[in-house]
Amino acid sequence: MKRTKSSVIPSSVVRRLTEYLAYAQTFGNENGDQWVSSREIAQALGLTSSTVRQDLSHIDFCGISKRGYHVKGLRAVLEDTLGANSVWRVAVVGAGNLGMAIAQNDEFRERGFHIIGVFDKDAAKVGRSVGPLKVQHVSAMPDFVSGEGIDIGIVAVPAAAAQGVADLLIASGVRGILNLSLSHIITPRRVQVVEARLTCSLLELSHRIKYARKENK
Amino acid sequence: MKRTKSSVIPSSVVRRLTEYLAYAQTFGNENGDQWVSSREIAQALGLTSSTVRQDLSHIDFCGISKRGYHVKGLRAVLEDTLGANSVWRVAVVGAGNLGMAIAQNDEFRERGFHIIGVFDKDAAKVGRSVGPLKVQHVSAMPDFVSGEGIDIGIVAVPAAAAQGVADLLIASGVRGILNLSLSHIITPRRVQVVEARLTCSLLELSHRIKYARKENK
DNA sequence: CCTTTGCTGTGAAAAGTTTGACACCCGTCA
DNA sequence: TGACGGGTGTCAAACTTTTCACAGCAAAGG
Ligand SMILES: NC(=O)c1ccc[n+]([C@@H]2O[C@H](COP(=O)([O-])OP(=O)(O)OC[C@H]3O[C@@H](n4cnc5c(N)ncnc54)[C@H](O)[C@@H]3O)[C@@H](O)[C@H]2O)c1
Ligand SMILES: NC(=O)c1ccc[n+]([C@@H]2O[C@H](COP(=O)([O-])OP(=O)(O)OC[C@H]3O[C@@H](n4cnc5c(N)ncnc54)[C@H](O)[C@@H]3O)[C@@H](O)[C@H]2O)c1
Repeated sequence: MKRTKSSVIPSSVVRRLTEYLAYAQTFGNENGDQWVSSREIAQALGLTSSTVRQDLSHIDFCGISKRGYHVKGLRAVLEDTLGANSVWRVAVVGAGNLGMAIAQNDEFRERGFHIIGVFDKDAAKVGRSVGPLKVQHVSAMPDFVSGEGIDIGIVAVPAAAAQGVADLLIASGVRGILNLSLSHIITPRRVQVVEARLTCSLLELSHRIKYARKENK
Repeated sequence: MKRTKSSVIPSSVVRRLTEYLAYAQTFGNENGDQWVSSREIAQALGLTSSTVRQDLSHIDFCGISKRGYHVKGLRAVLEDTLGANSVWRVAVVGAGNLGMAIAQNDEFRERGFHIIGVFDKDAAKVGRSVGPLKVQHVSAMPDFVSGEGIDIGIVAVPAAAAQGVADLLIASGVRGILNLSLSHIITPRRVQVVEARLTCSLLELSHRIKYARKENK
């Protein structure tokens, strides 16, 4: 009921909020008012209901007794908290397999991440179509990024080139970077980075499999 | 010096171990003995040296004073701990943009994840080549998975189909699943899951950007 | 109207994670 | 050879995150 904890949300909580939002979005847009309890959310996402309630206590939204949370309202508040209701202008650097897959996926646009530039250094790739866009040469990237007011750069080049590309993006005024390459990149404090490494996720999985085997003897 | 803490490694540590391994692998294979200190690792990955030493105390490997850790040895032990020195047999379900990008990437094979089957339900995609493989119809997947002894399934289908595909994989004997779709999937305890959601990473980033702006006034 | 019931928000305890501090170790250099 | 300096492994303190327990609210049903 107090609902003004605000200030700063711990990052472990933010990570789960993104999942709550993904979950809330699965309900679709029909108008019928739908309600969901912390227990249901917890079950769907493999958490405890207590964690869910505690997490939601960080955002400015009340559930109501006996019913739970109003899905549409919850979704709206989460979108606001996470910045998913703004339009983010995004550029992808690296038009390889992964970069092209990302640029072609509609899911991002639906969630407010508008990819409006794709760049590569390989002349053979420059000029290829990606939906309504064309791959541009990476040398055009700095002007494009500052001219178009790009907010977020997605780095999808080989590890060895990642820091260089990131530095260019930063110098051109990007405010955040999603790094998909294997190498960690370093940024000034004002530029946020999130790293997403499929290879590391697979290694985590292989460790868990190996260990689980022992557990079950 | 004691070095037999073993038993169970906390998952927060495991996640970082995967990054240490990625880092150690960047040194390449030349024979010249190379050494790295906890401070260097920390700096490269944005951690504190204390965390690095604490983490490495979980694996069966000693650094030595004044030099640090022997890169080759460290790498070997990490590969062993994480199961990156075994060969994992992997199938990808969903031959869309993302599935094909993954199947075509060599990085996984280099790290022991051998993709030996790619499946889709769309007849138009069945038969396409992916390196030395051909996309097969998803109805062939269960027999293939059990027949070929697939360990890991990668789920790259739309969210709505994810749980169904996962159930099939589980019933066919897979031991772990990497889920790339937006929806959380549920598995019996013996089957490990790791979820990797690009959309959620982007949302995390957008939250951080939004919040950082406030921080710097 | 009152009672029951199911679910919320919250404060505090428990568990887990990160950081700091320091003894000790091993090459290096005088 | 001995003292130094830059590194390690480890213990404990500080901090963060998760879980527990429960008061209190809102709907439903007598
Ligand atoms: N494909 C995947 O499934 C996958 C999975 C996990 C991680 N990754 C990572 O994503 C990155 C890209 O993977 P990919 O499969 O798309 O590789 P890719 O080789 O298909 O594509 C890399 C692209 O980057 C371009 N490039 C290289 N240096 C560049 C530079 N300095 N500036 C601009 N462009 C440059 C290349 O021309 C190429 O087109 C890699 O770091 C890889 O580790 C890929
Ligand atoms: N492309 C990306 O960059 C990206 C990023 C993040 C997440 N994802 C997620 O990855 C998944 C796939 O993305 P995509 O871009 O490759 O989409 P896509 O539409 O290109 O591919 C999906 C493929 O799955 C196949 N499919 C659907 N149902 C199936 C079933 N029951 N069995 C077997 N195959 C089935 C479809 O025929 C299609 O080929 C989605 O869940 C998406 O959310 C993709």
